[in-house]
Amino acid sequence: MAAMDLSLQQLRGFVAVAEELHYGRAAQRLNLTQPPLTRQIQGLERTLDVRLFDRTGRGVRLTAAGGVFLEHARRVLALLEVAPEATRRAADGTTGTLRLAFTAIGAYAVLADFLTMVGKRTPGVTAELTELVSPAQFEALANLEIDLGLVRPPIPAQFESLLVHSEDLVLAVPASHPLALGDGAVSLVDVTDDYIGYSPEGSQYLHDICAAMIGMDRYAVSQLASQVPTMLALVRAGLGCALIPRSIMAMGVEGVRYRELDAADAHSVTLHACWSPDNPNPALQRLAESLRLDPRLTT
Amino acid sequence: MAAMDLSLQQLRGFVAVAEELHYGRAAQRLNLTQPPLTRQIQGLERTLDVRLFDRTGRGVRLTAAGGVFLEHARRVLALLEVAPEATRRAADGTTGTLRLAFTAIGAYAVLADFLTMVGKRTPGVTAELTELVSPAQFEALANLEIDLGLVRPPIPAQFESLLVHSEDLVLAVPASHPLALGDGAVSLVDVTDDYIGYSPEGSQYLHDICAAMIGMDRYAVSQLASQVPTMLALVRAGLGCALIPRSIMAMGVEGVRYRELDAADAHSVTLHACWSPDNPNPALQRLAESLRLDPRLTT
DNA sequence: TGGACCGATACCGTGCTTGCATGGCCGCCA
DNA sequence: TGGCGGCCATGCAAGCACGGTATCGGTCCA
Repeated sequence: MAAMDLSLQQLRGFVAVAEELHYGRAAQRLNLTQPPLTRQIQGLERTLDVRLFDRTGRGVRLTAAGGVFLEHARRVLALLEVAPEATRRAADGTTGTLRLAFTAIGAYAVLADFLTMVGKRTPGVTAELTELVSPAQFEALANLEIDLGLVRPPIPAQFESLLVHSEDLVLAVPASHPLALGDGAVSLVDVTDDYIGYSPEGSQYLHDICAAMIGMDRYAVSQLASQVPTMLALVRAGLGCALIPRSIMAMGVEGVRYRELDAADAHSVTLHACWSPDNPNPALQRLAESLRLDPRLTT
Repeated sequence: MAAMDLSLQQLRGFVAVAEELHYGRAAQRLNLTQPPLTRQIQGLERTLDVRLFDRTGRGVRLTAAGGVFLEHARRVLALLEVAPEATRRAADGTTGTLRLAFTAIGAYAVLADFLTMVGKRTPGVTAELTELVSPAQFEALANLEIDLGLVRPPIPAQFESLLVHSEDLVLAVPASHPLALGDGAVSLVDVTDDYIGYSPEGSQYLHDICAAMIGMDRYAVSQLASQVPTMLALVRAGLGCALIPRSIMAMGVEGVRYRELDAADAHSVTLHACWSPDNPNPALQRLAESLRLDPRLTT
């Protein structure tokens, strides 16, 4: 009994006939002759086992079922209509999704501004955010699990990258600490207490820099943390001082004071946007292209 | 160059390959061999001018555009999937729309109950309501502009109908009227005032009945209205009495009292559901079939 | 480096769909 | 009321698109 299924030709034919209520005109509209149209509708009616038109000798009239099927057919054709354009836009990166990772510390400094910049350069692209430490980001970038990372150096040579932010470190001290009072720059040699250190796994870059600044002997003795809020909580509890990226100062924490470091001790830390040139995501390619042409991050 | 457009075969092929990420398995799933699938995808890519898969030698991988197109293809196929069933349901009246008309007066008495009854007999069918006087309903029924009417007699022979409601008339009098006080039955001969009459156009049936009950001489002299609320407002204003279907008593109006009529004067008025047997609306046919089998309106 | 796997291509056969011509039915009009 | 025109349905032959078989070419793995 012909369990044949619907074809788009049938749908288009049906919609044309339903709108014209006249096989001849509908056929003309479809650049067709009338007999094929008749057979298309017949096939449709046989497949659906439903009469779609009342043949009244004088033209045709939609049945109630025909009206329902008309709505469905129109929706199918409308969806089919927009699919190619949507696909092309996804292919050239006009629309799409950017899977973006950031370090816990990086988020505080630049994530919001970076997202704004991405939104301006590639409108229509949405971002999916994940927090990952830098080494995990490099692995995820290589596996195409993310498209873009906000990472600390060093950056493996296989990736393309752009300096996003550079800032120096400041000293966070407990409010009860002698150094909490002054407001000029302090030298690291004035700090006699322990330090709250960065975890060498979670924040290798900051760990290494701080270790170099202070010396491993004193740096290693205290708590290790990688989340900045955790570190500030430990500072506040009086367990020691900490070296913190300047941007974190925006985060006021009761019981914690910040001091500038002497120019001799200051050391800047950087954050980089980083991506794989091999990544096939068109949205990323479009953003990368834009960044190559104009690497400025403002505006 | 082939500005060829999409085919459902291509869509199904694409979805299968996108889900299996393997031409051979996808072909197997579609009861096909692999070469046609290759050509379908190639045709798709040519039509869209977009690469949908990355061929990596070892299997294939969806591109970002391919992922977008996959969603569209799935939606199209899903819509197409449900269309036949929805159409069949519309054809047998399981779903559909019933265009229902009612008289202004009929609405107060029985419309809600009637709709409840329709909802029980033909669940899935929705009602579209219009208010029309009975003659207009007959015309609309004949023109297939409505499917079902709630009308007053007489009903033209071409229609099928069912008694929906029968009730007698009661007398509405102004609160200031002498008759407003007692609570037994009154006789029409006790009414010495004018009557608020029904419009012979808007409410021909009630007009005729009342005219017969009272006599044209006294009935014709007063205000004519067809909307019951209007009539009650006129009664309340002391312009006269009115004969009102009993069900309207449920509508309490300040300043209006109701009195029973003597059995000798009581006259019942009826309301009928009415439809055209030729109406092709399957929802109506299903309801009519149900009413023929069991004309009781309760439950 | 040879074998296995996988997608692409070449070629051929078949079956669907189209167009042309015509039939059948209904409504209109003289 | 009979002829005519409009409209949908049908018969038939031709074209073409799609599927299957066989084979190629490239990649990965042992």
